[in-house]
Amino acid sequence: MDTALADRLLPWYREHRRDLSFRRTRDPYAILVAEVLLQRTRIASGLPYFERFMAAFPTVVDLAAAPEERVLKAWEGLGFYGRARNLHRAAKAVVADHGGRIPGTFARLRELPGIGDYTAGAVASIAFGERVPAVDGNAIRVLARVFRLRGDLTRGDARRGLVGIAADLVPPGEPGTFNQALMELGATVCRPRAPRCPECPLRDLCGAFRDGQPERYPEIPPRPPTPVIRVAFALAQRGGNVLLIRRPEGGLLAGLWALPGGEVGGKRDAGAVLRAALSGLGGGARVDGIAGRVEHTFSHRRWEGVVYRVRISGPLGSREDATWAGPADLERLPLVPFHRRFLERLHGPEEH
DNA sequence: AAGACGGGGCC
DNA sequence: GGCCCAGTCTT
Repeated sequence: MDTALADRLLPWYREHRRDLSFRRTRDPYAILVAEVLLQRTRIASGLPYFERFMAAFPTVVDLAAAPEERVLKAWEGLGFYGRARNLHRAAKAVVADHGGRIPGTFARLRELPGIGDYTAGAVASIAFGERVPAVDGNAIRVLARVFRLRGDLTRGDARRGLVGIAADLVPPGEPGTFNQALMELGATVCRPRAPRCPECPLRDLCGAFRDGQPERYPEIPPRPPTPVIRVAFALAQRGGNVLLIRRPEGGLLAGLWALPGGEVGGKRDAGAVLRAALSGLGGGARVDGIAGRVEHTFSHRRWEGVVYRVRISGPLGSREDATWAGPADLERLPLVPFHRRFLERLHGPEEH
């Protein structure tokens, strides 16, 4: 074990740690919720969701008993919705298999859905004091710079080597504090760009600082260009209601309610896409004009397309994944965020 | 080992 | 407009 980093990091952390709400609790459930919610998510973005989520589901028993619709609704707008569904499943497993107590070891936490190496390490160390590392993107960056580690540290042997180094650095006394300190340093001092090396408690240990090139680390593999996907959606209105379809369990935006439609491509033109999306809905649908356009950039793709006004005759038939949603329903249903914004603009002050 | 999976903030 | 973020799961 090497405590040189911990010896510098822990005093620095006691002085400079930010006062964040999820750090004020010792409740393992709250810590677990925070860690899942912050996966690949900036703290500033996730914090309001953490407050609302804990107010809506104060205990793991409350979460396990909640309908999935409420859980997804609490997650609406945050992204990576599989996290919400997995967290819900994890809560059910905790109630069913662990007597309603969050498992207290890395190995048991790791078995829960949606809990990987990072989250299991974070909860085990922070909530239960187990001496295990928690290597997130911040820790990767700090350790890459201190030890001048090359290669893509998010996967493969490079990843395993890094986790081994991190494990060796965790002090037995307060592993959770050390892990948080490492992440805090990465977030506030050892930043991706323009790191504040003069303020860093590790600078005399840091290989990248010694070289004068901290921003060279970690290496980020190049990514292919963002593809543009053509899409077509249907806006069908009846009275004050809008036709929504619940997206399938797997894949993109799983389980959220959306305008009917999808990707245009290959031999499927917009008309074919809309017919497929609206199949089985009443007596027929015909396009009645254009309601607006969609432009939405995901992390690695861009959706561009048209929202068509569509007239539907007859009832919805037997499709349980379709509903005419009124204003009250829109407050209750978890909705694809950019479709929600589209609908809000539609009824906004700039009505054309 | 490689892709899929969101969204917002920042340069 | 591209990069990055308190990662995990599937294939």
